[in-house]
Amino acid sequence: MRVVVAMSGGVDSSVAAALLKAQGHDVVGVSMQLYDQRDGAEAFGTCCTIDDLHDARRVAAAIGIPHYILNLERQFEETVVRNFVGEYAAGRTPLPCAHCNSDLKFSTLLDRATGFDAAVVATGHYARVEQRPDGRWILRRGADPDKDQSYFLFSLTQPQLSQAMFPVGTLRKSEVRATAQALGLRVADKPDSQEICFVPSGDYAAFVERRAPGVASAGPIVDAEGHQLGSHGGVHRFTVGQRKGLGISAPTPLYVLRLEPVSGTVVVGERAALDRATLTAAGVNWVSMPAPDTWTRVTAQIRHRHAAAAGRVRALDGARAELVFDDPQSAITPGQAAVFYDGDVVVGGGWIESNPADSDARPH
RNA sequence: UGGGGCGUGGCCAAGUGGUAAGGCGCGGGUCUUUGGAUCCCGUAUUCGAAGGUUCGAAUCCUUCCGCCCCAA
Repeated sequence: MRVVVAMSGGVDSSVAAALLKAQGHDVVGVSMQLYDQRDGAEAFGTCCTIDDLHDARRVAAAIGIPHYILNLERQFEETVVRNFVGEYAAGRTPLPCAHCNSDLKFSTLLDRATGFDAAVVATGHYARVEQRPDGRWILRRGADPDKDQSYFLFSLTQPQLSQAMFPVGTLRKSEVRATAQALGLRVADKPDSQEICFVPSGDYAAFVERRAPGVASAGPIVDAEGHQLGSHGGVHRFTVGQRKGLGISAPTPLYVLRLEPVSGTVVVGERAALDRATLTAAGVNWVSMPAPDTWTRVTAQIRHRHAAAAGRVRALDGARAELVFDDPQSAITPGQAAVFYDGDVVVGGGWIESNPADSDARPH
């Protein structure tokens, strides 16, 4: 079978390619050029920089597969970057990696893969995709609980899952590195990628301001009662649960409780005030089952690396869902994903909406 | 020199006789293919200065220095 492997230049996708090759597949390595390399030249440790593309090319040569670089700058800009900027401007906190997976890798890249006569696209994600006897494709957590990335893949549809492969999903990170070492791949000891790949400077706020000049408008920082405690330079610089960067002295640490983009207000309060038991999600993708009309027991994650917490979920009209945790969770953040699990199986997931009680329209 | 208030680490600030809270910021660490996210550790031998009282003072007394407000 011909398989296109999305090679980032990191150890995971490199090993994924090597494993597929060893299994006898007809493997084609592809790397995506996602943004102007002049800005990323000094980046270190992120994916998709010019150095990473070179690493991918060398790995491909080492394991004996062809390698192509696809320029997907425009598509990346129109999907991932546009969403990223728009979400911050709207007072939400984006999750670009999830959009990159469903809107680019298993969308545009998958389309291109068919152009290579490939049936599937493989990536280096720590997740597992399997087909049940009834024909339904399911997504499971990666075998390595510390590296599981199923959270970032919740939005893959049945057609997308049917054409996805995650070769390292059954391995632990240590095994992946050992494999890379054994194969003599130069990326065996390469650091894990982290942070937003397209903002190599780390200054995401400046990035957003460049793309959406209107967002950098000052506003007040207030407590839950509306008393002004300070001021800020734009709601896009904050996220729910944030403690650092407020610049306000108080008897106890203050955390961002919510953002009110219309009035440009940042509401802060004590940590305990971040606890909430309920949320609604939009754009819900039901993976392992049809949308449930009745309450269904699940565990749910509200952010990457969040310990899935028990609760119940049910579908609402318009691809929305309502989730109620058994115990309140801290800092449920609009824009992040709520992913529902049954054990290690992804039941579904959606994008966390603003709590109606927290809207700007609410009288103070 | 009429009256009143205040000077605690870079900043905000608690502490009114018992041997320097807390927050911000900063530094370091943890975590991490989202988040200038969270979390952890560190950050004043010293309280504007000098004397004095006391077993013991940032806290009481004296003087001095520097700010601020009100009234002239």
